[in-house]
Amino acid sequence: MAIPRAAKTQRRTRIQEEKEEQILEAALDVFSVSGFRGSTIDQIAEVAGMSKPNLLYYFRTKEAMHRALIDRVLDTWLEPLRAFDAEGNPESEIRSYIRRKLEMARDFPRESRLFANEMLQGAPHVEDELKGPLKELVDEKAEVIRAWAKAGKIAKCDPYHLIFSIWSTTQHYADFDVQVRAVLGQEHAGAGRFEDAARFLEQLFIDGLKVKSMPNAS
Amino acid sequence: MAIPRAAKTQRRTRIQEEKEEQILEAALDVFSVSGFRGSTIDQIAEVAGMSKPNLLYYFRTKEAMHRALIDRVLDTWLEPLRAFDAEGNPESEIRSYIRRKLEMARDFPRESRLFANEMLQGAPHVEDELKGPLKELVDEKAEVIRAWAKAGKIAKCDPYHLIFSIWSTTQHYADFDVQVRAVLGQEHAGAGRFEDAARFLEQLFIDGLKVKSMPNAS
DNA sequence: TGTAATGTTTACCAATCGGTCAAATTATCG
DNA sequence: CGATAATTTGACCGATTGGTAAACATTACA
Repeated sequence: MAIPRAAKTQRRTRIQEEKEEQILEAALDVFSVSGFRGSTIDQIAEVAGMSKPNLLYYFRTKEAMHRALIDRVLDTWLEPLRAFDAEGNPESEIRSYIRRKLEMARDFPRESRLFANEMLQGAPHVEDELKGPLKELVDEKAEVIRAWAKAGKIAKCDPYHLIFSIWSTTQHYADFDVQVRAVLGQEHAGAGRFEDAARFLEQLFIDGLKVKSMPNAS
Repeated sequence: MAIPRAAKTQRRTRIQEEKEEQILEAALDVFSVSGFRGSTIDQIAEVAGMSKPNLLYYFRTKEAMHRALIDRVLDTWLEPLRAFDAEGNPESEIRSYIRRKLEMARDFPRESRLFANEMLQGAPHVEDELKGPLKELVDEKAEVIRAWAKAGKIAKCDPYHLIFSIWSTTQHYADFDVQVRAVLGQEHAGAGRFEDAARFLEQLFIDGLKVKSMPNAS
């Protein structure tokens, strides 16, 4: 009489924690490449090194697997934005936010692709999180940026689109990694491409957001 | 005795052109959302309003459908970059490139998502195009940008990462449309978001690439 | 150690998958 | 018209899909 998860004792076994971890790790591998619809439980089972019914013992459905994965990864993914500090210096805050996001693109590309896949498919599984917690967090940070602009610390700009542009430019190096590698070619596609990207993006955003004392008409 | 496409007469029938068009249109709908693996011929058939065997009469396999779609869309997709003119004024060239790419994100989001899906999955069907024609085109335009920087017309910067950042920021509004809408909320997610994005991105890239007569150490 | 709860697997199911086939229907053109 | 080629479809195929049932194996713990 096996009760899938959180059995009678309410406490999670050591085995449960290990195996669920193992499964989610494999699920991340698969979902991040093929998206929800394109992934199969068999694929995940093979990567995880366990049988399909065994996966379904820990997660009742493919959706439950995906759901658990999203939940677990979402927090980590938003951490850099949470670290965005209103008290800090705007330039260094933006600089370190870019750097942190780039590091995540480098160190956690699967997580990035997982969300990218979800977005492309219209976010059928995370729409609530987007409109709720995410929007609130972004609203809060956008207000910080707006205050900086008002105080003349950075150029006046739409804070939301600033955030979008930092997201997109940094995540690009995870989501479009193949394209980046292909275009850069073997010579420049080495590990150094993240350094180069960091240098370029910091320059672009820092200089692009400098207050212009002498506005020149186009 | 039906020979699928380009029958005995070698000439394509009116019906052939119409139906192939109709199929690829439906295929774009489906592939752009679910990716290659996640899409089914039945889905495409339903959207196209024809029977599955009829689709397979015009395209022998699901891959052939996807292949034809990619081929047809790739040219259109790279047109803005081709229009990038070495003779023109750097500022206005970059400005109009951004604008054109944003218009494409607005008017052809499915095409954008089709490629995004392909990239996320490791570009199993277009790797050759990336390393061949795409790389050559980017190399050429990167040389233009490098020359501009050398001539002091724009700030010194890595031309490849500049192109990447324009790609990512503009395509973001197609690929991550759900997220953008969710974060902006109902009030600001209207049609105007493309105008706002254009304003922000032009400011960011133009100001961010202005030559700095007085370099200030960090 | 015994035994009940937990964990794992083999065999299987109905539904869906990509794709085929042959028959039926429609368009083309002398 | 008649006939030939082009188009369309219903029925079907083997493989794969998400998921289940139940037997089997292992662990935890009194």
